Amino acid sequence: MKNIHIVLEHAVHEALREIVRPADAPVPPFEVSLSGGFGDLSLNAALKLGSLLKAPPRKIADQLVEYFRKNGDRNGLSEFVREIKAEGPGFINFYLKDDYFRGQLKDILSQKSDFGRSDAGAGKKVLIEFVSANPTGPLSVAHARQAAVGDALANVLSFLGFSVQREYYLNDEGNQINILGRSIETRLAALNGANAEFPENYYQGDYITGLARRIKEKNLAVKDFSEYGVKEILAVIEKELRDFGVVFDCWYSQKTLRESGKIDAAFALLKDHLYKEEGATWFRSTPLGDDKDRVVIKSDGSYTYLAPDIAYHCDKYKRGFSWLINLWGPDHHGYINRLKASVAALGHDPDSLSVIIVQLASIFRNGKPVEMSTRRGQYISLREVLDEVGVDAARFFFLMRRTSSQLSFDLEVAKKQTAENPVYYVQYAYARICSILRSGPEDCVYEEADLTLLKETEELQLIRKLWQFPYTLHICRNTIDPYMLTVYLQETAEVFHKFYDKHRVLGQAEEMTKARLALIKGVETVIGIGLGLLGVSKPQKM
RNA sequence: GCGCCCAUAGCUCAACUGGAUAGAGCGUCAGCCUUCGGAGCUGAAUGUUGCAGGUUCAACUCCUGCUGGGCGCACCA
Repeated sequence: MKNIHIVLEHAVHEALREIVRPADAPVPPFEVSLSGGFGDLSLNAALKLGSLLKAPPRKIADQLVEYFRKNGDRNGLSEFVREIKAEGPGFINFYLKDDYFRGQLKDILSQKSDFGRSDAGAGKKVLIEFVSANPTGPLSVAHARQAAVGDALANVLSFLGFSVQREYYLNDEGNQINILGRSIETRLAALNGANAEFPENYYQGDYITGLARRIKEKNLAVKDFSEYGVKEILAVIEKELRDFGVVFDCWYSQKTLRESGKIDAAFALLKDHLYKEEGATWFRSTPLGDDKDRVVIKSDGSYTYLAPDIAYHCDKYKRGFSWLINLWGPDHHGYINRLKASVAALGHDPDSLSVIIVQLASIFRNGKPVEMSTRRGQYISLREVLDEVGVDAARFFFLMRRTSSQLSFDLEVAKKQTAENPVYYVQYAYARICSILRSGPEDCVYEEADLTLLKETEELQLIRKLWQFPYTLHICRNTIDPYMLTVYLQETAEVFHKFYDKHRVLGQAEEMTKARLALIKGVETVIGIGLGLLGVSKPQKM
C-alpha cells in the first residue's frame, strides 16, 4: 500500500493547479492535520486560499471536494478514502476506510518495535546539550527535569532517523570552581579545630564537609582541593544521572577546551566582530540581535563566561553537527540572543541553534509548596526525588507538561499508585494487556489474524489511535518537545480501557479471539515503544 | 528603569502554533463487579480564555495599552 501522505500531497497539489490557476495566485502552503472529530485528516487549504483570492473559502472547498471526488480513482485517493466532505467554514475532511486502518494494524504487527521509526532525520547530526550543571554539588530537581526532557527528546529524534549525541558541558574551571575549593578549605579548617567563618556565597551543603573529611585523610595540598572536589562531585552526578536512566555520550570539559587553544582560534574567526575599549575586548553582538555588546576578554586578560561558550559552539559545528539543541534553565533566557549572535558571527545560521528553556518544576508535598533555597543548600535533589517516587513516576511527571511551561510536582501524588497518577494509568493498561496475552493461546501468530473481524466502534477507535502514533512523534520533533507523547500514551491507554470494558478478548469464537489478540498486541507494541522513548519502564505485571 | 516569559473550569494543565462546539485529569455528585487485572468503566455539574481596544472569512493564539505574577538585566558562571 502506498504512503497515504504522498498520494494526498500529490492530489492536493494537482487539484490546486487545476482549480486555482498559478497565474491567479501562488499555491499556498497546505497542511494535513489530525482533526478532532471531523474525519481522520483535514485540509485547510481552502481557508488559506480564501484570503489570498478574496473569495469565500467554503466555495473553494466545495470545488476542491468535487475535484477530489471526480479524480479519486485516478490519483489514488479512493484507495484510502471513504468520503470527502467540505465542512464548517471551509475545511476539507477526509474520512478514511476501515481497511486502511486495519492495514496499519498489520504494519504494526509486522514491524513490531520499529513501528513509527523513520529516516526522516536522514542521519542529520544533532547535538543535544543538557543538564550541564556546575560540578559543585549534587543535581537538583531543576536538573532532573532537564535530564528527563533531554533524554526523551534524544530518544525520539534518534527514532526519527537523526544521529543524536547527548552532551554535558562541564564547567570545570573558573570562579565557581575556585569557590568550591575555598569552601572545602574552610570546612577542613573547621575540622582541624579552627574557628573559621564560612561566607554566604560558599557552598553550604553537608557534602562539602564530607569532601573535607576525605581530603584530610589523603593529605592533599590546598591547590588540589578544587580539582579533587570536582572529580568526586562529578562521580556523584554521573551516578545520579545513570540511576535516572540518563547516559551521556560526551562530557565536554571547559578546561580542556581552553587548554587546546580553541578559544583563541574561535576569536581569530570572530576578528571582524571584536573591538577593544577600556582595556577589555568586546564582541559587537548588537547588530546581530543582541541588546548590547558583550565583553569577552576582561581588562585583566581573563575570559568571561561567554568566551569559552563561543568557542564551544564553534567546536560543535566543527565536529560536524548541523543542528544544535541546548536545554537551559529559565535563568539563562537572557543569554539566548548573545549566543545566537555568536553563532551568526561565526558564519552559521542562528536557526540551526535551538535553545529550549526548560521551566522549573515547583515541588509540593500534599498540596503545600516545599521551600527551596540553593544558597542555604536546601533544595530538593534529584536523588531525593529518585528515592521517594522512583524513576518512572519522576520521568513521566517531568514530561507531562509542555517543557516551556512551569509545572507543579506533588511528591505525594507521584508516589501514589492510584488513578490520580497518570504513569500508572498507562502502565496499568500495558500490564493488563500482557496479562491477557499470557492467558491467550501460546502459539498465536498475530500477523495471521483476520483483522476484518474488527468492526466494533471501540476496536476501530483503538486502531485509529495506534495509527496516530507516528504523527505524535512528528509533532514532538516539530515542537522539539517530547511532551505530546505523554498525552498520546494517556489517550491510548484510555481508549484501550474503554475497549476492554466493553468487549472480551478471550473466550470468543477462535478467529475473533485471534483478531482481538492481534489488536491488543498492537496496543502493547505501541505503548511499549512510547514508554521506551520516554525512559519509563514497561511492567508485565504490577 | 529596560527586556523576556506567563495569566484558560475550584486545583493542575491542553487546545496540533491563526481554524470547526475552548478540552482532559483531579476534586465534587450519581451509577457499574457470576466472565480476560476495579490501579478500570459510565453519567452529571463547572468558562465573558485577567481587563480594554485593534487586525480578518476566522483570535486563547497576532498587534497596542492597562492590571497582576515569575525571571533576567556583571569586565559572575
